[in-house]
Amino acid sequence: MPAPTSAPADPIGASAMPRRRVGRPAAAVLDQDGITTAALQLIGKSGYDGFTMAALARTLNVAPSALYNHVSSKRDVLVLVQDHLTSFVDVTAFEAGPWEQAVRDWAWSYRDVFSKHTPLIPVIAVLPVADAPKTLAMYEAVSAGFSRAGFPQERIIPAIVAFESFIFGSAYDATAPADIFDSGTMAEATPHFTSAVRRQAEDTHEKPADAAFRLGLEALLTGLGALRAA
Amino acid sequence: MPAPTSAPADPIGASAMPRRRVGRPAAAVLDQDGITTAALQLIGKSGYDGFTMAALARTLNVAPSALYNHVSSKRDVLVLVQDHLTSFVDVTAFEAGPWEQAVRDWAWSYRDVFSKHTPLIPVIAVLPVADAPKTLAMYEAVSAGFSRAGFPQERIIPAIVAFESFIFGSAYDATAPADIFDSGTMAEATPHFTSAVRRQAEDTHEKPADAAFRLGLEALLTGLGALRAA
DNA sequence: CCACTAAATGAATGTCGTTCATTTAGAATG
DNA sequence: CATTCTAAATGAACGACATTCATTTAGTGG
Repeated sequence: MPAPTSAPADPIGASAMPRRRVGRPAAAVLDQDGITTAALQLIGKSGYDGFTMAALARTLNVAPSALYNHVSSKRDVLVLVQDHLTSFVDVTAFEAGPWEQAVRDWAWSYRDVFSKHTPLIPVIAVLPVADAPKTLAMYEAVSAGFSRAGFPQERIIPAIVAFESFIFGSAYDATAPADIFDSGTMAEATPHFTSAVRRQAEDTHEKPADAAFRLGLEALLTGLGALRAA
Repeated sequence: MPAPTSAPADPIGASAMPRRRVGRPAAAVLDQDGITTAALQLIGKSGYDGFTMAALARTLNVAPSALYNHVSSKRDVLVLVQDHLTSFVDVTAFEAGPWEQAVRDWAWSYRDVFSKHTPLIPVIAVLPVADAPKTLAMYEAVSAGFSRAGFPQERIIPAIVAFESFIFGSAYDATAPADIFDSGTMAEATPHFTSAVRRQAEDTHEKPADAAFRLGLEALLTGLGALRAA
């Protein structure tokens, strides 16, 4: 996993907010950044099944209940992790260069980041952007890119949402077992499907999930790109 | 919620398999169909939070442990529910009529069914089709339609997967809170995004999630439809 | 009528997230 | 320097849960 891009990350300065009041007890063992980092590490090591408030506390050498002085629920921790992960999504190409390539870079990196974290998708997908500053920053960069590319203002958000929906669904698909389309004993009852599955397996040399993502992404690029002003 | 379409449902006869051995004790209180129906009812009444093995057993007047004679886990119940719900997805238009309209009917009904059951999406998205006969039947109908429409065989599965990924992601989006894009105190730090959100709110008369779904779906129809043979 | 067996029972287990009264230890105040 | 304030950590406890298992129940074939 790449390090967070130092310059482009957090362009709206969201993380520089006054969290500590003035400074009564300076020896704080815990804070949200530390919790986020430890959570990400734990998830990387143990997966989302092993990700437990107790396990998280253990890696921080702290009692589980201590976490609740800094986050209000486990879901809160997941939101922090999600927002942090979003800073790994590549939006640099929206600042300059052609719109198509910027969307490609963004979409592929977005899918790749969250295909390793699909349990977060139900969280992200319905999370108000105001609760996730880095995610908001991503939207600003993408919106600016769409605007610069000549999209009518009222179509920018729907177009981004369409891309994003496709990306989230594709992130799941990328984690599906390779034999997901094996029809087993039903094969002769589903001739069209079974034959299509076989023909695809013979044809493609890239991972099936990647082929589907590429196909859908290029279709969206063509279809939505047509909304731009000439 | 509509009743299962009697004729088009279960076209491969998946549900008519010999489940009962020969017939020792005929007074079985429980079976998979009964569990599925009760689960769907319970979910409709109490949502997925209230959906508990204990609660499910209570509606069936049975001890929780009795369920484990018929399903091996809670996830198993969710798989049964998911497969049952799939029979509500409309694939009738794939049998005749233009491909575009068939995909529209299919995609909108697919999204509508699962936007009321988003907790199932992580289950469906990675579930081998052999474990879900009705879902397999849906794929057969859709594959046949794509084939009839002139798609090259090796592109049928990737195209369906692309549509489906978009549909799953959009199902989440359809359940997002209306003010999800409210940037709050960050508004002036995200001018492009904030302005785009405002312009969209002024413009559209349909639900934002519906506008995004329509836009993306039509783009995919155009882009993927171009793969068909002339 | 007996033996077999699928199915239901109810108690028990272990894992969680979360709460809360209490303690701890720096920092500010006078 | 002593007192006071308070954020933060503690540890015990709770209430849900899914799941297991030894035991019981009750039809059915032989």
